[in-house]
Amino acid sequence: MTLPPIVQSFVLHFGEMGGRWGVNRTVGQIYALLFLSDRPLNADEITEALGISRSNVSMGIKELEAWRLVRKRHLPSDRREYFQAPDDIWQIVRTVAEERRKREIDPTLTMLRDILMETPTSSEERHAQERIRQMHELIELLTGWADDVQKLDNESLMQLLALGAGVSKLLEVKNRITVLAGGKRRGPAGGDLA
Amino acid sequence: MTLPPIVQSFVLHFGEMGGRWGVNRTVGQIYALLFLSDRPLNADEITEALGISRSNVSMGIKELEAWRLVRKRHLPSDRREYFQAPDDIWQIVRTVAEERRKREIDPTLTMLRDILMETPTSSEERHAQERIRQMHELIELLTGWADDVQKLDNESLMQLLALGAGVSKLLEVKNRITVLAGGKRRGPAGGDLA
DNA sequence: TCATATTTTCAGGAATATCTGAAAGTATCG
DNA sequence: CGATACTTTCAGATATTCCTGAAAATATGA
Repeated sequence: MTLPPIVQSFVLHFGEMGGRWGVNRTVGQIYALLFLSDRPLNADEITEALGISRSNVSMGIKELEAWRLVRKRHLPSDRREYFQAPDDIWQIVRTVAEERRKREIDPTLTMLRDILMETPTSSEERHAQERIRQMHELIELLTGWADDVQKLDNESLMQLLALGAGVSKLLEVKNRITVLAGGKRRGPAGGDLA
Repeated sequence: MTLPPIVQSFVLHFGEMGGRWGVNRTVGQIYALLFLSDRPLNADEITEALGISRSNVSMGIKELEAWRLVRKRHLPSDRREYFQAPDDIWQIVRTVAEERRKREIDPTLTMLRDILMETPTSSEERHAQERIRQMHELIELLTGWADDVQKLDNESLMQLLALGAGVSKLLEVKNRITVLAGGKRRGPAGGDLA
């Protein structure tokens, strides 16, 4: 692997971290390399840059495509395929969130719902089901919120982030207004404002 | 493993999912079991319930303690240690977020900052550094926000979640008020309200 | 303190995951 | 069509992670 030091540190770190996420070292490295590159790379360039086998690159790219984190490109008068990582870093966050949701959250919700259909036959099971109900409720709330926020444009999202804990203050204000107006609380999310 | 069906499905699923998170199957199963249990369990009970070795339980518990996801308990006139998962499900979310941050985000931020100190020696490196700068900025923004939100009490948090995309509307209202008042924008997070 | 109960550690075996080279599969050009 | 350039697949080799039993360490009660 012969890369500029800046690129190398980043690539190696992402390789390590890849393991913590649902991908292996190679996949992390390939993504990191494409993310930093100022032009699309072909498979042989990746092979050489990372010092891994051609077939490993092929499999890694395949996985990254499944995650929608790389796109295929074609350069004129070159029959090889080139790969690049999407530019918009906000979009990347959205994509990763969507994919993780699909792979981790949705199957879990399904399992939880299935269990909630069962009839408990002991106090032990009754308690277990109650805990599962709590967890189900929490996850639904979190993912529902994430779905909503995900639809925000970059600017609104950034504003929300900049707000930080200030949200709390904003909520107080909202409560005051809502109460004064005799508005119904807990209606469809935020629908009673503006 | 002989468990009530409700508990068994949940435990097995968490075992699988454990792999996707940074823990192994056993750790996921132990946590799931404790989460559902209506009383603290000792190591032998866990051993038997999950059909794994005593030493494996010991290691699993150790890891869960490092995650601050289980607490040791002592029952009167029993010298064995008992374990239980914290009750408050909101607190669990906060704990997991904190730990993941410590393990994954902070080291990454350090690495990114180190790279940003380097002086690029080619246009390729210059571009790479610019991408890294973008990523650094984004992560700082996201984690800063997460820090703030994490400090909210359960009720405020729940309200924020219920708001969903309504945040967008709320932000519009805030903008209108702020602009009308000739207020400074982008001050310390949300500080110019209420 | 000793005897016993309980927990932790850890070397090595078992199970998984990852990576590679060779072969098969596809697309493109003449 | 071939012939060639390129890509994907996959069986087996390699590397990594996980789990266990035995032994060491620690705690408790007499």
